[in-house]
Amino acid sequence: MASARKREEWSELALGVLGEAGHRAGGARQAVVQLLAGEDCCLSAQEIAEGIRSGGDRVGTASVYRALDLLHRTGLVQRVELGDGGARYEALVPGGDHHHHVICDRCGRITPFEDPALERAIERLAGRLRHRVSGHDVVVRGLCPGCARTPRSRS
Amino acid sequence: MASARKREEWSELALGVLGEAGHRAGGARQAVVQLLAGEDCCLSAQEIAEGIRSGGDRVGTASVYRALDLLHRTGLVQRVELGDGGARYEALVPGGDHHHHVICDRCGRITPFEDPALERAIERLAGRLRHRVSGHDVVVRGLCPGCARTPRSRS
DNA sequence: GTTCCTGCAAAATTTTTGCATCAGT
DNA sequence: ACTGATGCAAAAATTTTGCAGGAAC
Repeated sequence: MASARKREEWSELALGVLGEAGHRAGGARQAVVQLLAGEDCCLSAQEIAEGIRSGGDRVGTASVYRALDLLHRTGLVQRVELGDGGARYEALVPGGDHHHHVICDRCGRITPFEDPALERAIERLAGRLRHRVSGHDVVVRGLCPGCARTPRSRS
Repeated sequence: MASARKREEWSELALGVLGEAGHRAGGARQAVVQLLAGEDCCLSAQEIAEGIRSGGDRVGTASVYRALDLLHRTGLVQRVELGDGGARYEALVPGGDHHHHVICDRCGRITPFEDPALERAIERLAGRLRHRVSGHDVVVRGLCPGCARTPRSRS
């Protein structure tokens, strides 16, 4: 798992990077950064907004999207789409784990995983492509252990 | 590239599979299957609907989504999300090429690629995961050759 | 004090649902 | 004929845009 320490550092890093880029640390941005720093897997924009509001702060949905967009463009946040029609976001911790996701076909639960061999394969692939590769995403689908144990047909 | 012959066969296969599963071959379904059979890379629901309409047939957007959903649940169509907030669909030809996509960071153009080594890595990974893996998607991002040649900053 | 950020509301997208009608078997 | 599929319209869900007021520097 990603260490709590590294995630805390990421919080400061993120605010620092934004500051140097000339962006102010307003309430919404700080709240989004702080909330993402406390999670170790991806959240939807909805969940992020609700998470902030449940902490007592009020935040506009638009501000959450704007903050996420900025963080994403700055390379501080990873945007992930897992096939449910919505995007998810997670902190991109430098030197932290680079992981991908398995999503359960039945219950939709998301589980992160790391795989160095897979990363190497993608790296080699990147050298072969004519694109100047900047990133990648892998999504694996399948029944999670719990759902596989009870293979009742989908209702 | 996927041969035109195989894609034509896929068209018949798809209708056959649906028929055996007790689904009728109505106008919308046939049109969606026929259109997908003629493409060798993914299309958005929007593009599919417009493609059918430009052929003279009238089709409801909802019917296109319903047809795509059915084809996807039946395993005849692959659903792909490339990070632009919308889903794309493409024929899943048995014995045909199994490919993934590179999407250009600047112009958004989608290019398919195949990589056996990557597939092997994912296969091995699947054996290591506790999930009963049913599928996977890989999306690579980066500047396409054309955009890399003219690296003006994003406006 | 200036400029950027924020919250709210409205708009734009994309996808789903309801329903009366029509078509496939 | 019976049943399921279709088109249209309305609704739902997600993301973006406009704008006046407020906060950061």
